[in-house]
Amino acid sequence: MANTVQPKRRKRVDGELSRERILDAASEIAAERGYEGTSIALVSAKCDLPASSIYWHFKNKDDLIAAVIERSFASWLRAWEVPGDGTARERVQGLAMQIAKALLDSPDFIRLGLMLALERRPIEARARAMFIQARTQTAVALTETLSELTPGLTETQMRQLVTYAIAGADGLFIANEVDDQAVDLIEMFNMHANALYSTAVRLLSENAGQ
Amino acid sequence: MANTVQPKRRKRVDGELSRERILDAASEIAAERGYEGTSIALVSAKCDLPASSIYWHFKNKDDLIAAVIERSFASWLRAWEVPGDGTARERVQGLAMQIAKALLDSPDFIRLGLMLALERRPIEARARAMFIQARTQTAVALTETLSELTPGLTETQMRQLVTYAIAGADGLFIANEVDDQAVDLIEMFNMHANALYSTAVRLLSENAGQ
Amino acid sequence: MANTVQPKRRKRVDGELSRERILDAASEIAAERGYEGTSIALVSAKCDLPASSIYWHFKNKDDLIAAVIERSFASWLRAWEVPGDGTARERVQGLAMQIAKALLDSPDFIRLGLMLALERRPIEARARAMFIQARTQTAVALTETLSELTPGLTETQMRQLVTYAIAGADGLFIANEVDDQAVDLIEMFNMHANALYSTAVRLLSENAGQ
Amino acid sequence: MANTVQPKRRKRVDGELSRERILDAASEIAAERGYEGTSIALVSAKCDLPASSIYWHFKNKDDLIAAVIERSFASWLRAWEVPGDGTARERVQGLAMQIAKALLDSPDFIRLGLMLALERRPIEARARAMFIQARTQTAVALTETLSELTPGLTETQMRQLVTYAIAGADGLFIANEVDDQAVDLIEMFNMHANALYSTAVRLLSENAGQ
DNA sequence: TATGAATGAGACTTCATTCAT
DNA sequence: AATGAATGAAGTCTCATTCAT
Repeated sequence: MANTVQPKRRKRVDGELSRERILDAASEIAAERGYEGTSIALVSAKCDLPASSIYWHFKNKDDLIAAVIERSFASWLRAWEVPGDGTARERVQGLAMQIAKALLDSPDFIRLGLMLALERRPIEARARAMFIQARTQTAVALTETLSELTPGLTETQMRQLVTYAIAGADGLFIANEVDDQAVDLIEMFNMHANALYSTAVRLLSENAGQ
Repeated sequence: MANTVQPKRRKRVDGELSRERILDAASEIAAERGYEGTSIALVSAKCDLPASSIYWHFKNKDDLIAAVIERSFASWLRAWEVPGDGTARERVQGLAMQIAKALLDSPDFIRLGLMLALERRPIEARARAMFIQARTQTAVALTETLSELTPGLTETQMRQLVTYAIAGADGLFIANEVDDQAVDLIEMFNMHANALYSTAVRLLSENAGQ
Repeated sequence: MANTVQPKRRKRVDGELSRERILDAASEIAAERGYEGTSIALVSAKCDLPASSIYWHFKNKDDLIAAVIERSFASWLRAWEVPGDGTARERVQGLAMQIAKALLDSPDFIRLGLMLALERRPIEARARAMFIQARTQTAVALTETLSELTPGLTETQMRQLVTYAIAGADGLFIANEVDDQAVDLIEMFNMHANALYSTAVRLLSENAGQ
Repeated sequence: MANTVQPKRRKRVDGELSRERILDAASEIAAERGYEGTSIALVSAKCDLPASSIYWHFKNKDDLIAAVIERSFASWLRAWEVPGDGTARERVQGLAMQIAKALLDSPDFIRLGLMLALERRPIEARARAMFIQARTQTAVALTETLSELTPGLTETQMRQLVTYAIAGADGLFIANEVDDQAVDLIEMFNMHANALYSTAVRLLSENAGQ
């Protein structure tokens, strides 16, 4: 009669599980409605735990949203990696493709993050700080990759190129959000990759000219 | 006809003035905190008029925010116009410069608009619709201008180019918002203009190649 | 058909009336249960106005309790006045009688005030400050009166005498609260008056002896 | 018998220690914020034990506060004892000194107790009852002592004198709480002792006069 | 052309307490 | 001898909005 079911330690394990359920619910709502639009009552209803239980797992709403950002940033970082072969232009295009797909796969991170970035309420939310930190990390990773693909740029030029690369991605993401029928995101990211490559080439030629 | 006192128009004028004060306050707050973060009480405190007076001038909160968008869009449209001379590349650069400066001068329109665009709350707000309409108008104007500057593109290519142009502008605006010290917006818009021009040239050469 | 009923401007007048109703309810509850025990819901139920209406009249709970203190202090001050004739001892006794009766008539001020005075929560409540200020005013008034009745005391002695006078009153009030059947407050205040007078005489004789 | 390890008593000892830590934390908080202001969460944070552990040691919040009163009353009683020699006036003064010092040494008992005594919430708390019982015990002890020091008073006079003695002590304690810089508690208790003695003498002479 | 007063709903958060482990 | 997790009730306060004047 070997009892294979082991309901022991359920509560202990359920703690982590509950936390995850709360984060799932909060992610979904926050991506839809932003910081202020995400009410604890809404999250509570969606994850089917009383509001007071949410406060067992998170200090307050800010803490909760920050945890949402943290978790979704991790999964976003996992989603893209540098392609290893082909010409420089092809590899830049390949990278852009990765990012485009990551954006389409898990848009919550960017959507919520951009909303937080745009908000400027007097008391800086921890959640906002967390997004900006995540974005800085992205910029560092991108700098490394582009440095390898298009060597010879000055530090300033590199920084500008990375800023422009990220800006284009953000902007295209928004364009897709505003009217997802009119925009072929993959196609547009391809155009962005080409533009980036052309820009790099132009900058290099300027360096040579001087 | 020397009667300088005009008590008849007095009330009307005061009314307009109050309306303007409300819009000023609402603009500032909405640009800082988004739709949900803009409470009537906050607006009331900032413009020093009772909340009930706001409801005399505007049907409800949605109507107020929509009016904010409407007014700031008008001033934004007024701020840029196509430069008339020079080479095509120079004129694209000139246009980019206009837009960059308009963004720096009255950033509220874009900031609030982007926030609204990113939000996806179930019931579409009139304010969001108004921003998207304003943006469509911008796209139309941009299409006209770019058609003139880089003729020969197919309609699809043109639409893509305009989408990319706007996306870049949005993205650079956000980059500037996130860290306004690290980004020289004018410089970056110049880079964007060059990238746009290069893209147009590439597309044209592809057309010729086919 | 001269209509003598004038329901006009009712709402405007009701504002003051509502404020008074709220203060009445809050006074009663706060005197019974102290600062923390006075919940807005309780006050709301007792004055039959929704909680949100209380916030129209008072900024927050602290503001409300402070207003309670303020109002009850005013009525308390009105309740006692210095008796004008008789020997010094008789006049001190007469004054004590006034205060004893004032305490019995409107005990809320003292009860709530003492509770606030005893509390030492980190963030000082405005209500507590208000009580302490009221009490200082009482001390000043008492100093004037006693100076006239028992002249010749040094400033330090006077201050001590006043402190002792108030302390005795506070203590007797508490004794009456703890067990109002065992204590005849009037009788006890008479004893207090005699003790005060004896103390003054003793101090004066010490002064003379030096 | 050289076994120095005693794991059997270990749990018991730890338990007592936890209980003590909880009581320490609760005492401090309750003396600062009163009954309602003392939340289990606050106590839990201060003693660094989970809230559920507090409920292992105490039935509920009321039980906890009652235990606080009980413990602090014991230490308070331990702190004063009747001086054995000198004139009656000197011995009364000596006793007053003891009490003044006990008040300064462990003020928590009185502060919390007075707060409870002043509160009149509908459902009598066990904690309040415990304080009143403690206070009755003090009155009995004081009656014994004063009977010995000033014999010849009627029972009623004695009860009044004891009531007045305690009232003065309470009042002076409060004066010291409200503004501890302006009040020299030792000096004031000396004044109180003299006043008590004078009162006793006056009462005795009245008895003789009748 | 306003506005003082009010209000029900809902915001975030803490409360005292329980229970399975 | 504890404790992680949960929970319904209640806490203070703000919300958008209405209405009589």
